[in-house]
Amino acid sequence: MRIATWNVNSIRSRVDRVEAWLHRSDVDVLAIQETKAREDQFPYQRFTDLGYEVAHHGLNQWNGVAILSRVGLDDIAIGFDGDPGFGDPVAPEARSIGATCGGVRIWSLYVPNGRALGDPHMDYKLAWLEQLRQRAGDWAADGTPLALCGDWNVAPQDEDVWSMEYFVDKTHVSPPERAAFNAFLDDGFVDVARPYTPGPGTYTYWDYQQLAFPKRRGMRIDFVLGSAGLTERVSGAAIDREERKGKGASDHAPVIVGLDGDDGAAAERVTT
DNA sequence: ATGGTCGCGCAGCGA
Repeated sequence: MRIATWNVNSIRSRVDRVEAWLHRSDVDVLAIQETKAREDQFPYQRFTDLGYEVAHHGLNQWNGVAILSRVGLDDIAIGFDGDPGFGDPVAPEARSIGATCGGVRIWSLYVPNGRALGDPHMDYKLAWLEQLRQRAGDWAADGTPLALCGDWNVAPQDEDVWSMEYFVDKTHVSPPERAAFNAFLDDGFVDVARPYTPGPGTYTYWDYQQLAFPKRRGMRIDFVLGSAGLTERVSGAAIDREERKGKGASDHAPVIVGLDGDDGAAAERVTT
């Protein structure tokens, strides 16, 4: 079994690339973030035609999360939007969806962007992460393998950004954000891709601006955090940096995790 | 190539 997470930055503008990527990557479950689509705008048919079941949670043209699965898609749950304490400071946003796929509990998560240190959105981000952590403990309690997949908008280690000097007084690396992320690790969740994709320089996101990708100015902010029951089954992982290349790429690369002997290796890609 | 972002939706904001 092979799972993956990918912030696609609009499913409508990325559907051809996602479809082609699924074709060559042999992924059983894909957690998608930033679909930027309402329910009526999501291209369900394109993925059902490929043999995937689809669960999508989208409220507007921002954010939005989905899970594609060809190994079953059950017990779909929407996270947070309507819960006390989770009101976005500006507007309700679709940031989490969960489902059980092939016996693994998958969550697709789009952690709020704090925008700036001291901004109310940063308080919201930290509160959101803490609430997620509390729930994740509940979800993992029965021993079902749990994968928290998504764009965490946190670079937990110095090597996860291209320059710590650049990130002085910026978001994603601040102590409170790192503490919020590390609290998951303290609870026993494991960043399962990292041992197979050691840094430095193994990023998952590169800004569209300033030629960040060719200059290798990236960040590692997309993670699969596994419960103990998932982590013991992980047998490989990869970041498909090739997918960031070329016209029409998302600003994020997919992160692939293989289970039960699958090496998770990104598919060979014919480049031109 | 002596510059240099996308995507939303159609102005300007968010990432």
